[in-house]
This record gives sequence, structure tokens and C-alpha cells, in this order.
Amino acid sequence: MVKKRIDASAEQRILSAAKKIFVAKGMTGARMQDIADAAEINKALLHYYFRSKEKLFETIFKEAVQGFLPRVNQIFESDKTIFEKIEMFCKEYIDQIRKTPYLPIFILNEINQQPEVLVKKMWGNRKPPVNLFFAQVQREIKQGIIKPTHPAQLLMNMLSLCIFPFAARPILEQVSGISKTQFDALMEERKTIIPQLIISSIKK
Amino acid sequence: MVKKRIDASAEQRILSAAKKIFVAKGMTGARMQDIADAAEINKALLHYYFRSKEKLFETIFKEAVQGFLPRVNQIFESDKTIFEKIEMFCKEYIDQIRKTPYLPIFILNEINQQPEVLVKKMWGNRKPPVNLFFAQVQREIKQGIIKPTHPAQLLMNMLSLCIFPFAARPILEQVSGISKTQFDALMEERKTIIPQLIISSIKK
DNA sequence: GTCTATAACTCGATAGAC
DNA sequence: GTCTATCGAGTTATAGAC
Repeated sequence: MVKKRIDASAEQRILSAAKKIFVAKGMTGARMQDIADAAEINKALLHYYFRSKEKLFETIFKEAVQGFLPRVNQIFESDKTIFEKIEMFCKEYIDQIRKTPYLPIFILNEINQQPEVLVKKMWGNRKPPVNLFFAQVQREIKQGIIKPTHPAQLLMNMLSLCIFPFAARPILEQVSGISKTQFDALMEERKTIIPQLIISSIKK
Repeated sequence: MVKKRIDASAEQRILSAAKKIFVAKGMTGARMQDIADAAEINKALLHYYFRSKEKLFETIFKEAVQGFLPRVNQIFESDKTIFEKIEMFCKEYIDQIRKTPYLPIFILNEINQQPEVLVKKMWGNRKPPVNLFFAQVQREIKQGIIKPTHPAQLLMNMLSLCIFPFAARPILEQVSGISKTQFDALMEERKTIIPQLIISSIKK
């Protein structure tokens, strides 16, 4: 039961390599050999640590999704106005996606492949505190702070505007002829543009 | 060289089945056997009509993308104000995606898998008339009709708000606990909400 | 724990009869 | 054109030595 802990342990190297390969090629496109090569270990070790490709994938998928949420949850659970939360959310989210720009399309695609299975595995029993957000929106509507708006529309707008450009990046760059650096600059600008856009649409 | 043209020809049935399977499972996830079954023909016939899986995929992919664009192109090329074009685009686009809601995530994912190859195959030499749109935006900015805005930001906003909800549909439904019918109603509402949102952000 | 070798199986592709 | 049968490459997974 004793494992090497010199350098990164084999298990850790596998996890990191598997994440890289699965995110790049998807569940069906990734091969165990690719992962073994990236981890610089033997293929058989993958099965020693994680019984099967599917188990390994599940581990990676959970990890990927959960690494994506906690900071965002903090914002929703905090004690701020909707306006403040929207602004914090967009800035935080864009910065976070920038670090792992291929994660959104990976998650979206895999969930579309097997929605019931994966959605359950992602959150188990506790979902992100969207209900808190929805409740706050409805409260502030009643208080006359913001215009009547379906909270789901608000959420869709925030997520769409922050995430989609990364998922469509190759198309956008090609179609509109913008460079990598221009794209980065545009995304930086979006950290202020998006909150403005959304807030001005609901502010009374 | 004579082919059966009774009912749908084998070739047509293959194309339709292949589209269904490829869109649902992606290039790597789809199997030729699945496609043959869906088309109710033998696996060998797939190779008779389309030499290989890759060729068949390319055919489907091109068809899928090109079926997605012409109506949209018409709008951009038309002789309207930016405000009118934005409104027409969003309404038209949402209606179109509704008919094939799995197409966006399929296209986004496949392009992320092999960006250079597929982007070229999609448009060959002629890209969608995004440059026309960009030019018009810049013209109307100079004329003082709309606020200074990077045209690419405007395009990203339109595409994001229209497309993303479909790509993230399973997550959105699960996380925010909305039903299929509620989702449909929300998307119908978005046909007017999105243009309002975007136009009010650029109107002087 | 880590490796080599190989079993067991899937899948794209082809040969060849009709 | 359409089918059955089968090949051969590639992949997941396991057995067994060290």
C-alpha cells in the first residue's frame, strides 16, 4: 500500500496527464496509451490505479467540474447586491476560464453525450446555489430595485456572454480575422463590458 | 451507375442517418455500424458510397455547417440598419437552432478537435460576410448612430446569447430546475429580449 | 508498484458472391 | 447496388514476472 512520493507520485502524474488528454480529445477520442505516454508511465499502471478508462474519466470529469465551481459558489452565497454579484461573477469567471480555456467545450460536449449520467455524477445531491441567486433576484424585483426579469434569463445571459467566446474561439478568430492577442484583449475588455451590459438591462 | 430512386435512395438514407449519428455522438464516438443500422442498410454500403468514415464525416460536417449559414448571410448582406439586422439575426437564428438544437455543440466540439482542418473545409475560400457587418458597425459609429464599440464584441454578444443556451441546455435545466416546456418558453422570449439587450447597449 | 507480453474485443475496411 | 463473411489494425484490459 506504500506508494512512491518522490517527485509527483504516479497517481498524481496519471491524473494530471489524463486531464490533459481527456480535455483535449474527449472521452471517446482519448486513448489510454496517450495518457500513459503523457504521464511517462506504463499503460498497465493506469488500470492498476483506476480500474478502467471509464472510471478514470469519471474521476477527471468530477475534478474538472468541481474545480470550476467553488469560487463561483462563494460569490452567489455572499452578502452582496445583485449588481455586485453580477460584476464579481463575470470578472472571476472569465479569469478562471482563461486558465483552462478548453474546459468549457469539454464539459458541454461530454454532458451532451450522456446528460443524465454525468449531471448526477457532477453534483450528487448538492447543486450549485442557483436557487439562492434566483431568490435574491425575485426579492430585488419586489423591492423595485431591478426590472421584472426571469432569473433564468439573467443567468443564461451571464453564462452565455462569459463562456461562449472561449468555446467558439477558433471559429471567431478565423471568421472575423482577429489574432490571438486581439482575442485576449477582447476578453479582458469583456470583464467590464458584460456586467455593464447586463446591469443596465435590469437596473431601474 | 444506375441507383435505386424508389423511396429515399440508399445514398440519401445514409446521409440522413450519418448526420443523426455523427451529431449525437461526434466523429470519434460514432460507429459505422450505428450509421448502417440507422440507415437500415449494410455496413459495406457505407464504404461503397463514401470511401471511408472520414470522408463520410466531412460530407456531413460541410452539409451541417452550410445549412446553418445561408439565411444568416442574407441578413448581413441585406440593406438594413444595424438595429434591424441585429433583430432579424437573433429571431432567425434562434428559430433555426431550435430545429436542430444539437448542431451547435457538435460543430463547436468538432472544430475544437481539429481547428485548422475543419475551418478550412467549412468555408473554403469564401467566409461568411462578417466583414460587411464589421464595416457597417464602424460606419454607423462614425455617423454617431451607435456608441463606439468593437464590432467583434457585438458579434460575440449576439452569437453567445443566441447559441449558448442550447449548448448548455442539459446543465441549465438540471441546475436551475426548469422543465423542457419552460426552456422552450424562455427561448421564445429571448427572441425579443436579446435584441433589446444588445440594441440598448449600443444606441446613443 | 511497475513492467512486458498478450489475451479479448471493437471497429473500419475489403473481398467476393449474387 | 447490395449483401455476407472476414481480415487486420488498434484498443482496453489482464496475467504474471520482477
